[in-house]
Amino acid sequence: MKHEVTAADTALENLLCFAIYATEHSFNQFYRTLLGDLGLTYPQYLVMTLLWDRDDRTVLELGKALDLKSNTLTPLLKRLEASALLSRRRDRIDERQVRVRLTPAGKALKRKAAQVPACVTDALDMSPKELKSAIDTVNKIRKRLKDATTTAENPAGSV
Amino acid sequence: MKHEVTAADTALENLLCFAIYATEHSFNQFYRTLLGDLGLTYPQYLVMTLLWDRDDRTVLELGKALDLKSNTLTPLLKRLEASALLSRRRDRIDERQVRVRLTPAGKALKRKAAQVPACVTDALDMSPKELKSAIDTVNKIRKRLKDATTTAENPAGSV
DNA sequence: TGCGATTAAATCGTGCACGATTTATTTAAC
DNA sequence: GTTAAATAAATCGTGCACGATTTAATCGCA
Repeated sequence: MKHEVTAADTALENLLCFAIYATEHSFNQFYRTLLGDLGLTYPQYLVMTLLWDRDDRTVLELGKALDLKSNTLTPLLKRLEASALLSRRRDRIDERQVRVRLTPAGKALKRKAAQVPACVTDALDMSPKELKSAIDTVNKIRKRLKDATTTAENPAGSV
Repeated sequence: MKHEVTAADTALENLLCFAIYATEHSFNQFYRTLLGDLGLTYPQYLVMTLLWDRDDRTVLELGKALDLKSNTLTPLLKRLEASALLSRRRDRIDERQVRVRLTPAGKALKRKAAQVPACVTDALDMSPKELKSAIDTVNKIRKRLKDATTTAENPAGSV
């Protein structure tokens, strides 16, 4: 057998954090080949996915959906702008906000990317039920970590 | 309620990849506070965990356990060396290899880090059975992604 | 014994993440 | 209407990840 992906080392094999950490890298690797053809990185693909679903969003809106802030998003969006997939323009009414919109090329890329999700589900080889269950499990972990992180930083609770 | 951590956006909520991606960030955030006291980042903590379990490893061995290569590990190990937690020295017999060993300070840090796993399981609030099941689920996903990635890159299979 | 192939780290360049700070704009209170 | 507080992006510095390449040591084999 080639891939001893589980039980890599006894010191780590019981750590959920390591399983998530390493699986995130695996997803990244898996997407790298797929998305390379489209000229996208994985985080860029997530941004494009949001815009394909609903165009014309502010940086803040994208950040809410991705759990990222402008310090990460601004450079990433500038790269997508440099690739001519989207435009960034200050909102007419509220010039604090920058509105992000797909260009025709950005919209057109949706068709080329349409096959991507199927490649992933093929690779995962899980039933829709299994998939949903896995997503629920991981999201539950995420929620608990976020709650614990904020309470640890602010023991008084919501203020 | 404060944390709408699931269902952040309809375009992403069905993506397992996003759940993993976002949860990895949550773990990182959770560990940031905990490990900040120890002067460690999260990947550094993983390296230290390996060495606490078994000292004196080569860069390649650490890389196998973490699924990382020297391009990532060398700078990280240099920073740990700069923190005086470990030493890096060429192997006497095979000078291609660099052996990584804990310093007394590195070994001593194990005691201070002993409380970390309990903080995590507290936050997760899962039974040992649930935890194991979650780890198995995530590792299964990891294995399938890795297999799919290598076969995609090398359709002929093992050569 | 010599020399090409292999192996182990290191180096280089790019792109995230993220804490902290800065800049610019809007709002809200007076 | 002025100005202090709040808000949205951008900027800055540090530390991963990782493909690609380079450097150096060892191995294999005629």
